[in-house]
Amino acid sequence: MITINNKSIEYKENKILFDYIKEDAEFSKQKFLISGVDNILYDLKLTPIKDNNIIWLYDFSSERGRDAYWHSTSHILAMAMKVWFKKNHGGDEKVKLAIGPSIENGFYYDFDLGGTAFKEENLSEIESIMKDLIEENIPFVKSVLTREEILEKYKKSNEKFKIEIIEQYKDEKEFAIYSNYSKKYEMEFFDMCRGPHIPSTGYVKAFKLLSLAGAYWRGDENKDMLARIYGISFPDKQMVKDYVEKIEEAKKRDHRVLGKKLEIFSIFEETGSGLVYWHPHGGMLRDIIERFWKDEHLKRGYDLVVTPHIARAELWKTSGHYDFYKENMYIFKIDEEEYVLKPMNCPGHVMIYKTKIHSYRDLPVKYAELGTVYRYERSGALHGLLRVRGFTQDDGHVFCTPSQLPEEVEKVFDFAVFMIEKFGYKKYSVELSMRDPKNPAKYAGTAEEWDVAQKVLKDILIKKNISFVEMPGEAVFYGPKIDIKLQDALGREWQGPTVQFDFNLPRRFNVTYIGDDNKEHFVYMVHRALLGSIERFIGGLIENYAGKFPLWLSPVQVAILSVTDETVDYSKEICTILKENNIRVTEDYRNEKIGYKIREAENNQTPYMLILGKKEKDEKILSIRKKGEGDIGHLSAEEFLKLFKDSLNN
RNA sequence: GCUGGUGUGGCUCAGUGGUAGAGCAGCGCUUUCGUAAAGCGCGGGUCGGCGGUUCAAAUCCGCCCACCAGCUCCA
Repeated sequence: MITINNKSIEYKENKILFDYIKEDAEFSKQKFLISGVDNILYDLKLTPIKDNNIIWLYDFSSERGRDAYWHSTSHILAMAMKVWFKKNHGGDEKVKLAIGPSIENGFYYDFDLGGTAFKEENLSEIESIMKDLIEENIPFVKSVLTREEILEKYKKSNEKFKIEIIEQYKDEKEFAIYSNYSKKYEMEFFDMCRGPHIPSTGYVKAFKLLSLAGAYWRGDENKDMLARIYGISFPDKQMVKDYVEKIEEAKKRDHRVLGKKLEIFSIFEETGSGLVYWHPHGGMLRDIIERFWKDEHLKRGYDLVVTPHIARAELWKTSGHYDFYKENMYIFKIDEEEYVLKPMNCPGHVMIYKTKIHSYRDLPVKYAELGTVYRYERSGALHGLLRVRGFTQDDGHVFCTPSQLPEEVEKVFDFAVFMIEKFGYKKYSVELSMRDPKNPAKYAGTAEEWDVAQKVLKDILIKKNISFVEMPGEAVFYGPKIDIKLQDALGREWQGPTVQFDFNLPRRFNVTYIGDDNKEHFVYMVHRALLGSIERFIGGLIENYAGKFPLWLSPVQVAILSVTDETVDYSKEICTILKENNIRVTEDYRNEKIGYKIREAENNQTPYMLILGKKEKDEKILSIRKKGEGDIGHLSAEEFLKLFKDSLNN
């Protein structure tokens, strides 16, 4: 007996997997792509079948099936590129293949185009070649070559990236390739690849090339810049349409679009890129968030501090930033003396801590500051509110004893999760950023110190049962950190909350406390930001809520709309009552039809509209309209206040 | 910073060598209106900036700036 997808089937010698699939009424209906035996994945036709085997078949609905599907489509793309170069540049030698993996959504392939002009508009020509290759239903044929054979093959075509990959696998003696032959284009294509692949190109029913972009070879900016083509494929045409539509919908939630429409912020070319101007609605949003933030910090034993925006370079030399962070700092001179526009708040907090002697009994000391910092970011990295050059960190530093450290880190982590959940973020991922052991010069502190610090952070994540990814080489120069990444509308991740350990500053600044042994000890220091930065956090909020903020965050909560001139006086009376109750109100008394005013308020995402006409004025009532729901009837002013307060708390 | 793309009135966009266009918004007049766009009229742009080619440039070329996608880098 063998088992296929949990179904027991009688084993017969010399019978191949396709036969088993064909003979099973259920399996034959499904479009299987690859198989797995003992957790190794195979091409369907190369699946080893032995008695007592447990075999799994994967179709597009499984992650493994999708990976193979997309990866195979990337081979078709690469083959099409070769065909295109043969047609347009008299040979395919100019295009060099790098790598072409599947990714979370689709696939890409990186090419070196040998200086040939290739533009986005050429993608449609590539697509039509791909269609031909798919129509031909060309099989993916696997063969195994020796090291010498494959090197010879690749040297002949001077595929330098493939040769580099082979040379990287020094101990590997055999390499697999997958070949496809097109009669129509008289093209033999092969690509070194572990596989597995789908049986033939015809399995790809629908695909789309999405974009052309640059990417460094091996992600290293000192290496060649390659052309990367992104694409997606599906077993159904409708799925491609749905996918493209989904992306279009997500783009409508872009905070740069909504930020303009909802009058939240501007960034001006003439005043400098990456520098944000907050309009009244954005200013209100910030104020709501910042007040909440301060209240929650005071509840948890933090003291609020404020530090200057500039400081003498001396401070940054002591902190180490002048050496380790210089390329990100704005440095300038006043009276021949160097000053730095602060890129971080920590040295300032250390200065405050150091103004007196601290007993172990006083620890932990926790300082918090909404500290605005400036960092030079490379122009290509800037992105609306999510990546700017001037931003306000919701910063805080915990000074504690070594024994308090685990508890304090845990408290900070819980606090961060409290905040992001309060603001409605559902999706986030956690990373443990560690040092790169190969590059010790990049970091302050010794390897031993790093190991200890990394362990403290890791233990807490394990204790809290948080799933996280270890990221070697991702740490900042002064210590390891736990990062929480938040997603934007298109699923791109941005670092938000962060908890960072620091053994660097206490030593550099000699930051100490007096222990119960009456001796001086270095304090342990934790940097943390719960939102990350106000700018990035609000950018994410706009996208997550698609501009439809919950009542408590809405810059404008109620729009008062008068039906005619006759009801303006009554409208003003109501407005006064609402404002006395700390409700954020706009008034619209223009000479416009009520439908027009409603439409505008709806488009501005105003949660409540009060329509005040003759009837309301005469009967001293309000006609209430809720955003997205429409007319919800009449209430007295008192009743509306109660309704409003109730919905604030939900 | 790198690769590719884009830049036209407040906003969204059309216009590829021959005297700058539309819709929305704004302003004026009419309309005083009941739950997602009333009608008519008017004003507004040295076409991102600088330089060049040309009898003539939004349009072609060069440099710069900004933005978009991706890479790199990070809150």
